[in-house]
Amino acid sequence: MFKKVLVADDLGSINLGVLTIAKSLGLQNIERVEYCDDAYLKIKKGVLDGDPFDLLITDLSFKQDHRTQKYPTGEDLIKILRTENPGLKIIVYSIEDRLQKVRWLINTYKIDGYVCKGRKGLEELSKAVNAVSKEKLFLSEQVSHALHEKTALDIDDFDILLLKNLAEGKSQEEISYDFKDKKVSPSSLSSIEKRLNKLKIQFQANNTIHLVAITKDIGII
Amino acid sequence: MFKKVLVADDLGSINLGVLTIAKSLGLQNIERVEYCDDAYLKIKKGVLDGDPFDLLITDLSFKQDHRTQKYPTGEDLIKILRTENPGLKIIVYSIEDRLQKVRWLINTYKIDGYVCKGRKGLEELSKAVNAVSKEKLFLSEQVSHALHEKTALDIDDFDILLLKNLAEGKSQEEISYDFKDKKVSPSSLSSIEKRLNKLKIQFQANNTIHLVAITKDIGII
DNA sequence: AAAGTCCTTACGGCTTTCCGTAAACCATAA
DNA sequence: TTATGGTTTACGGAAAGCCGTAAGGACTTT
Repeated sequence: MFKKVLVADDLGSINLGVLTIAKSLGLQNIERVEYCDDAYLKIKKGVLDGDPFDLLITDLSFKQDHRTQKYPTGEDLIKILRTENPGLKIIVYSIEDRLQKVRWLINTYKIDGYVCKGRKGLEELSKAVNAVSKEKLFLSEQVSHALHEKTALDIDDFDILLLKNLAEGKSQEEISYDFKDKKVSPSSLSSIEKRLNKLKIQFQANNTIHLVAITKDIGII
Repeated sequence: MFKKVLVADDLGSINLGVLTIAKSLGLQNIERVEYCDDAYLKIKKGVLDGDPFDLLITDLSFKQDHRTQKYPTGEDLIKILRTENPGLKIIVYSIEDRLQKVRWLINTYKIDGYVCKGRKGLEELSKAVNAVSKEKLFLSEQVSHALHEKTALDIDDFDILLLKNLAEGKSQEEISYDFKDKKVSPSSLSSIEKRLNKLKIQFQANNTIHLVAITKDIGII
């Protein structure tokens, strides 16, 4: 079982529940933070002290407040930790239950577990900790088929950038100019049209409005 | 102070925190439910028994599961309660912090308090209960200016229907046919264009994609 | 009844997007 | 070097959307 666990969640009461369940699992050394930046610092400090954390349980969304953060979201935190601390186990504990998002996190960051907050959330979190301690991937019931679906989801950073620009109200021509300016490739109007077409097929969108609405819904932009 | 309080929230651990804070306020008679339908039934039963609840603290979003619900969201619950139990005080306790949404709830359903879940959520909830017991409206810090903003938000059901149709991928022409079919007025392509134009000005959107993205962001569709 | 206002509808010209075809470019392998 | 396959770019016609103008209808005011 894990020797040192960090819980990152900005909602006090949730945090409380997670700590309770963690203790009932026999985990002794548990710390909690309410900001991702604090989580990052604690984890770094653990490594420097020769007493590293071996499990992180984190939410995805953190409220913004007066404190400006280097890692405003759980995803930002996971991203940096995965490159700097590949050994650390990570369980995401979030309200988010969209398959695309879960699939994205697993494929991109190789997270070790994903538990949906909900009526059975704490139970499942308990199972997740057990599974992950045995090197097994754990997924909540409702997102368990995230990996089984055939949808490959081969969209890249360019696609996301493109979609975000559209959602901001730019025309395809403006985006083309912008991309040329910022040395983003491809940048021609034609390529942008082509890429949009691919995305529309992939997401079964009738038109560009629909496409942006869908991708906003599943949370990739 | 309140004699009988009902807390509706589907996340066990949140619920726990709310109960704790409620007890510390000296509230004795507190019940909790995880479904809006249960909340509705409990409130009805209280009235029938001659021992009605006088405060409801509820979340807005509830996870859907196998149980099919008549009132799937907190807003549905509030809507029905406001017509049937106008005396009941209602405090919304939600993660949602978009001003438009808060303003909508206050203007439409005359809720008595709105507290944002967050790092200071429980503290604010405590203040809210106190304020509401003195017949005062309470709003969390971060949404406190929801009512002061000049933005009048004069959008109606037609606008929302239109935006939803667009987000579903229909062309303006399709929507026009559809509206004629469903006897929605106005239904001409020209009127639809005009209304869209009005909305684009109102929300300062560059084009229709932008408009749909914005209105999705602020949660009105 | 006439005038005025607001809402709905119609229409035409213009821009943007859509979509298919084809050429240019580029890396790799024969 | 010459093929080859993939990606990027260019172009042109069709469709959809944008925007100003104006006509028609319903309703109120005088």
